[in-house]
Amino acid sequence: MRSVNKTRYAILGALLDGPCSGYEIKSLMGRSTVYFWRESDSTIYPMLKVLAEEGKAVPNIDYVGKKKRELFSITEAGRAEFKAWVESPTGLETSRNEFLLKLFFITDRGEMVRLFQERLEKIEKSYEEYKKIEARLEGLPDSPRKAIRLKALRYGIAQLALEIQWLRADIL
Amino acid sequence: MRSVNKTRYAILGALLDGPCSGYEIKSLMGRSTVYFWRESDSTIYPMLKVLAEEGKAVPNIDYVGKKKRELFSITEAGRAEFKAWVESPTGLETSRNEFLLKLFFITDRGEMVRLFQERLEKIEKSYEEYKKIEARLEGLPDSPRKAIRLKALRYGIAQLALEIQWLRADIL
DNA sequence: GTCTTCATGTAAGCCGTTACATGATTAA
DNA sequence: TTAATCATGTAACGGCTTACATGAAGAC
Repeated sequence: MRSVNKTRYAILGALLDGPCSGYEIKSLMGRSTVYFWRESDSTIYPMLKVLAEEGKAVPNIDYVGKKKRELFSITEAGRAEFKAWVESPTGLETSRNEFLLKLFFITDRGEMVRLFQERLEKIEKSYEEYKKIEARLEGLPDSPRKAIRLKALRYGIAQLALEIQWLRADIL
Repeated sequence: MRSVNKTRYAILGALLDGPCSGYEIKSLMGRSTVYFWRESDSTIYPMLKVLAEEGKAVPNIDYVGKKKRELFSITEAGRAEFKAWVESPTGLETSRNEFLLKLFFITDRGEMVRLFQERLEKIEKSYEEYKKIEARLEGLPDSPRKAIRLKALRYGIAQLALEIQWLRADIL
């Protein structure tokens, strides 16, 4: 079976909290879901139109001062589709990890160390970034959603810490 | 910049150890790289032809009994390209994790538990699979390559163990 | 004899990225 | 006044998956 475009679910999810413009969804994703769900900017506006055509969202022109923008609200049909997706079987991510692919074919130890160093730098940056997000999130008022997101975030942090340890073991 | 097709590197890597037929590469990947590098079967044969046209590999007709097959050997140009790829900057994987996307938008605790249970079953299966591969790998004669692969594998196992622990914490 | 494995492909079509485009508003 | 941000898109195109095809050889 052909795999379905899942951009729609990311957008419907974003609309769950209230009406959003394409631009807001874009920047929201850039700040949050980007760490586990990357969307190209250009997919958002067309998908909002599609969702509107399907009756999953309704557009409304809104003004902020003189700035015009189009706010989309999720409909009951939209909520239903989102719920159906959440409850449907979740595919394991199709892993394509270039780092591991390189590692798999390497025999030279020097090359491995170089690869690890490069990776370590990137992973450590990610780790710092995650810790900042954690601090920000901790400052928000408590809610079930906050608890879930914090838990997910800390899992990500633990994974990164594990990898850092793993990488360092061979470099040092 | 447009992203490059990396199937070629997976294939060149497979050829490093010696001549292979498309079928052998296919089954090798199905047994090994599939865990971090998924290739659709249908990409392999055309890419071998392309590599041959580019002078990165040379085909040779080979017979096993009466069975005909086409064995490809890597050329110096092929090795050079592979080496250049290994030494080039490695992109971080483009993460698209449907599980985390769902989690991010969930507010209902019951839904979360259901999602975790589903995930746990899959991750535990992967874990068992990885442990089997580890046992097989441990049985092979020692070599630098074995050491590297075993290390990578155990990292994967540690990651899975971490996730299992993380998932269980909320289900139980 | 039939099933599995070996062996090698082609074609259709969605998906997603990159590059390209445009224009208003506001803050410095 | 100039840069940044807000705001919304289109077009091209390669990448990748899925489905579809074919056939021989050996195992049981």
